[in-house]
Amino acid sequence: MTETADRPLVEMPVPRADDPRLRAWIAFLRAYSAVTRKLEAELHAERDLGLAEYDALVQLALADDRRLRMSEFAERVVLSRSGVSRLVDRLETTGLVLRAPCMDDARVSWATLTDAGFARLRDASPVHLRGVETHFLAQIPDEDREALVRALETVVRGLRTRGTPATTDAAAPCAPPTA
Amino acid sequence: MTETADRPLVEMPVPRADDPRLRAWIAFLRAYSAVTRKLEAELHAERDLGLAEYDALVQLALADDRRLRMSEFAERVVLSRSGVSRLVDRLETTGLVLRAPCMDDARVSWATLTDAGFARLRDASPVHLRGVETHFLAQIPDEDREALVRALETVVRGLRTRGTPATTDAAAPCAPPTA
DNA sequence: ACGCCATAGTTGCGTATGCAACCACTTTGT
DNA sequence: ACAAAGTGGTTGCATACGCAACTATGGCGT
Repeated sequence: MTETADRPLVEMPVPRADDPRLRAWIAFLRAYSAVTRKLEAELHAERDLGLAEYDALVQLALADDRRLRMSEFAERVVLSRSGVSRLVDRLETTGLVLRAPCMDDARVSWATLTDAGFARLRDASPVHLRGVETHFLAQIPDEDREALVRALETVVRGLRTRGTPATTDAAAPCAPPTA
Repeated sequence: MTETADRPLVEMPVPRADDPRLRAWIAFLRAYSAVTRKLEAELHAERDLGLAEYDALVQLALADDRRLRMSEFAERVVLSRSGVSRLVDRLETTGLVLRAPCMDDARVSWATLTDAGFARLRDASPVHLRGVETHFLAQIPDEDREALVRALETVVRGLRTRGTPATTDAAAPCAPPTA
C-alpha cells in the first residue's frame, strides 16, 4: 500500500510519459499506425489495393478450399460482420471473390477466392511482404522477434478469453456448393 | 541464390501461414485490433469517450503548457492534418480543448487543453489504464516487455527516416497567446 | 407439429478519416 | 518592395467502418 513501486497504473491521476509500461503501450500504438500507414500507401500506390482487401485475400488463400463463411471471415480479418459484408461486396464486384450459398445451411454464405483473386494476391504479395520486411521485421533484432511474437500472440489469446472458445475448430459443418 | 533459407519473403508466391516472420506481422495486426477494440469499447461504455479523443487529451496533457500546434498535434496522435482538425472541432464543442491563435505567426493555431479537458482525462484514465494493464501489459512477460518496447520504438524511428529529422525538438517558436 | 429462441448475413444510418483543393499568412529572392 | 514559393490549417468529397435493426433460416422444447 505504501509502496509506490507496486502501485498500479490505475491510481495515477494522469498518464506519465516516462512510465515504462505506458511506453510499451504508446510504442505499440505508434508502431501500428506508422507501419500500416506506410504499407497501405505502398500497396495502394504500387498495386492499387487496400490493406483490408489484401488481408482478406490472404485469409481466404490460407483457408481450406480457399473459402470462408462470412462470420469466420470476419473474425479472421478482425472486422465486424457488416464490415466483412461490405468488404466482400467490394471484392466481388472486382471479381476477386465469389459468394456461394451453402447447401447444408441456407443461412450461410461462402466467400470464395476466385482464380483472379489468387492471381491478384500473388501480384500484390511481393509489395506487401517487402514492406513488412523493410519497415517492420528488419527493425526488430532477431533475438527480440521471438519475444515479440510470444507477447503478441498471448495478448490475442487473452482477449479471446471465452469468445469462440473452440468452435471445435472445424467439423466442417457445410459441404462446398461445387465440390 | 540457391539457399532457400536466405531467400527473402518477397519471392514467395503467396504468404504462408507458418512463416515465423509473417507470424510476427500477423500477430501484430491481430493484437492491435483486438486490444484497441476492447479498450475502445470499455472506454466508451464506462466514460463515453473515444480512444482517439482520449489519446488526444493525453498528448495535450503531456505537452508543454498543455498545448500543441495542429501539425505537431497531428504527428503525435498519428492522424492526418484534416483528421486532427476535425478531432479538435469535436473536442472544442465539448469544451475539452480550446483553439487559440498564435501571436507570432497568424497561421498557426494552438490547441489547448482546458481544465475541463484535464479533468475529463483524469476521469477517464483509470478506465483506460486498467484496460491497458489487463489486456495488454499483463499478458506480456516482464522479460519480454523490454524487447517489445525496443522493437516497437525502433520500428517507429525507422519509419521517420527523414520525417521531422529533429525539429530541434523545441525552439518554442511561438509565444502562448495568454501567457 | 408448432412456436420460440439462436444464428448468419445484410442494410440503414451515423461518423471518423484521408486526400486534394483551397485560403491565409510568412519567408525568400531579386 | 514586390512577387514567388513555402507552410499551417480548414473544407469538399469520397470512403470504410461499427452498431443496431431487420430478414431468413435452423435448432429445440413441448
